[in-house]
Amino acid sequence: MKHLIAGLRAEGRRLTRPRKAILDVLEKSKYPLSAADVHARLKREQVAVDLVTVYRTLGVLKELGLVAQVELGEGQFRYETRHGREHHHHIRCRGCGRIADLMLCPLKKLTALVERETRFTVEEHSLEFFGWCPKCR
Amino acid sequence: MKHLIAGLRAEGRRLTRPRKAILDVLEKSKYPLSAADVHARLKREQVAVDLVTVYRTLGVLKELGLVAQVELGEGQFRYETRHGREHHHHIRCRGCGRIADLMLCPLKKLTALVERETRFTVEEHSLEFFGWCPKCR
DNA sequence: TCTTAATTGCAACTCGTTTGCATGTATCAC
DNA sequence: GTGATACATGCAAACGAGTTGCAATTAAGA
Repeated sequence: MKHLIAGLRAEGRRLTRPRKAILDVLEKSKYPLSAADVHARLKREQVAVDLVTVYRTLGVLKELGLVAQVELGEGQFRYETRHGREHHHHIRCRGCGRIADLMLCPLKKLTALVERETRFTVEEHSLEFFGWCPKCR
Repeated sequence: MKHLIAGLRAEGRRLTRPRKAILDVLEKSKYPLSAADVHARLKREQVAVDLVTVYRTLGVLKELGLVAQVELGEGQFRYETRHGREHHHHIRCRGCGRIADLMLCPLKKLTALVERETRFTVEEHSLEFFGWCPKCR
């Protein structure tokens, strides 16, 4: 939780019960969660936090670089902690929606190439896979 | 336009003025467009098509495999023609939102690895880059 | 040309996300 | 510890992207 406190303090922000609880939920999850997912899990744990607060908190955690925002073709955002996790990607089943982590990233070398080709400065990339899990195949 | 007709006919679908116009707009664009973008361009060209029809048509074209759906961290979908274009990826500027095509894909070999690792069958992937274009840097 | 089922437009709706505002509360200075 | 104050929160209301129901329209085959 030290990373949270440090990040918040550096920006003149406060460490609050909702923020701790939300980051905690994210750290416990094996896959990225939507705001609604986070909200539901908080409720299940008897932590009363408004959905709006979840959205706002995810926003600041993202700004602080503590969580990453992921898009998986669902028309919504998901979030996962960055802390203590390797940079990685995901695969999502088109049948059941199951999401699995991929602990690999083939893109380090590619980034330099992209920068040369486009003259953009690359700050981030997203790489997601879509297919069918063994059960849905 | 032959690919459109063929695709539609095969499914008992009809070739209509809105469908032609929408695919035409997409084929002329150098980067993927949102439904609202498509709608705005149709209006500019004096083609009266309801936004709902744009959404429905994009859905059909996507199902037929004639257009690809792209997510670029905006909380909306964009669409681009597949016809006559190589498989490719994008980079989007965090400053101005400018989108450029990347005519490369390093993932062919990776797909096999992902399939082995996850036991999913990979059907598609998305790879997008985010950064700063020369003007915004 | 006629028939019929696919397609469209319009209105209303859903869902994810954001905003305004009054209330609550961490945090800092004392 | 107490108080002041700026940051956070909850609630209600709004917003924007995308969807749905339904009656009117129209493409396409007979």
